Amino acid sequence: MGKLQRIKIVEILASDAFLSEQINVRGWVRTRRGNKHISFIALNDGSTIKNLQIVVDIATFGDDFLKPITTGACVSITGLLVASQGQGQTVELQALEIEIYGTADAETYPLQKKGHSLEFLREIAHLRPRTNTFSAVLRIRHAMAFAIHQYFNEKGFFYLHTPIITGSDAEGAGAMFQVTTLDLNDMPKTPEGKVNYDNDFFGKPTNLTVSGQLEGELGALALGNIYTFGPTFRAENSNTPRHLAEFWMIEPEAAFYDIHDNMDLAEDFLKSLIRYALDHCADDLDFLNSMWDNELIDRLKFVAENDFVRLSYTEGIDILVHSGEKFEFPVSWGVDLQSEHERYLVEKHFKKPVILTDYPKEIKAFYMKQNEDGKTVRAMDVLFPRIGEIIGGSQREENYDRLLDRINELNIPMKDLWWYLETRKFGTAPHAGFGLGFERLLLFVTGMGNIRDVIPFPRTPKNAEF
RNA sequence: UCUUCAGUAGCUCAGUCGGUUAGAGCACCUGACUGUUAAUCAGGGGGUCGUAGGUUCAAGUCCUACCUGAAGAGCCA
Repeated sequence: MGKLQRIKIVEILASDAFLSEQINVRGWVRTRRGNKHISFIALNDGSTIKNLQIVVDIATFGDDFLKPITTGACVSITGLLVASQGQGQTVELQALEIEIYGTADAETYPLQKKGHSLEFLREIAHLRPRTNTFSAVLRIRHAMAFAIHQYFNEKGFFYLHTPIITGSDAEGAGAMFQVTTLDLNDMPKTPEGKVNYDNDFFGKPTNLTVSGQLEGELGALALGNIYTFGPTFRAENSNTPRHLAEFWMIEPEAAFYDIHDNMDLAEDFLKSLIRYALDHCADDLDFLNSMWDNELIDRLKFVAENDFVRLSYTEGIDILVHSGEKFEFPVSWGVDLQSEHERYLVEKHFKKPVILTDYPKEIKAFYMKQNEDGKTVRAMDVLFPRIGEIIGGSQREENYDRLLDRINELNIPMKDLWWYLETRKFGTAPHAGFGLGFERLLLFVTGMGNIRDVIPFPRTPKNAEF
């Protein structure tokens, strides 16, 4: 005994292969209860939301030995797997040998058997993965990351690693975190009194990336189809349940795709991921559905099974103008859509995901392909219920002259973008792509209400404790 | 960053019109119970009322500033 290989609880519950066998399990105690003769331990090892019930005969082990086995303690237990005599579980482990790896003093261990508020759990982010909710979210997060790689791999998209430290801020996607090795208390200055970056690590100002898209386009114009999946940083002072300063983004980019191919890809991609979650994370989704959001699974199935609505910005404005709805921000052609407008279209008018296309060029980025009308660009935003914009993308402007004109119109510093422009100078091609915020996807798939609860270590203004 | 709400025991909260010793449930500790399911039952300990000022005979309660958290907005993914 004691030399048995550890079996994960998810495997034990998956079949009856271990019934009547002597096995070893290791994990963390959720609760221990019972009377002076018998003790029941609910053990969780993180492999599944489900616990394994351990039955302990107190006479065999002694009260003093069992006393430190409290909520949060880590134990290794060897025993005999038998059909359960009690209700609530099919099998249970009759303990023959118990080793305590680590105790968790009941007076100071912050996690209790009872539920905690998500706000409190954020303050103990180092321990919250041990709760049912966060272990479920983190398993789903893993499954979605895996499904994303699998989806693109099967479609022939290559995983391209774009840089995390960049020398350009040309995309203008938001405020950036500067990266420097200069001494902030003694910055070298030029004769004009500005910071002299000549002796900084890269010899020029650098920042953490806000998007891998521009580099992704370089990859697509060589490999055909690529995607990125990596960390992204925004130094915006955003305090909302939908924003993080550090988040993960997926950005596919495909040569020879127009905006319609791009929409097809985005819709199929999202539906595939949701279907993957329904097929592979059923236990965790059931838990989240019952604990936090009892419409979650219905909503996921609905999105996976129904077509997204596709309409132009102009048509969307028309619907909003004639809606009879009183909006805080008035609607007219040319204005950027506010949250309330997007929510009206998605949640009230269509009641399903919406893809809006062909926005006015003034409210979209410089690289988007201009339409023949001279007013709009081939942009596409995928709007989801509850979370708003989950995907933003476009067909890119592949014409060198038109792209350069737009860059000059917007006064974007050219010197940072010479390499990007050369893709249009040499062997340019029509292409398109989009960006998906990974945590926004997880908000939708898990039903969690706050983006800080779908990433293990959230980075938000004034918060980088863990 | 703006607006609103909140901060009282380890957690979740109550605390009336400003008035005697600040309460409850859960958690924790002690005890009871021969199969429990967030076990149950009985008892016990536990408080700088976010911080700093101010008003008042008297402040958890009213005022000011600040800190922290949340929701909505902006920005966006």
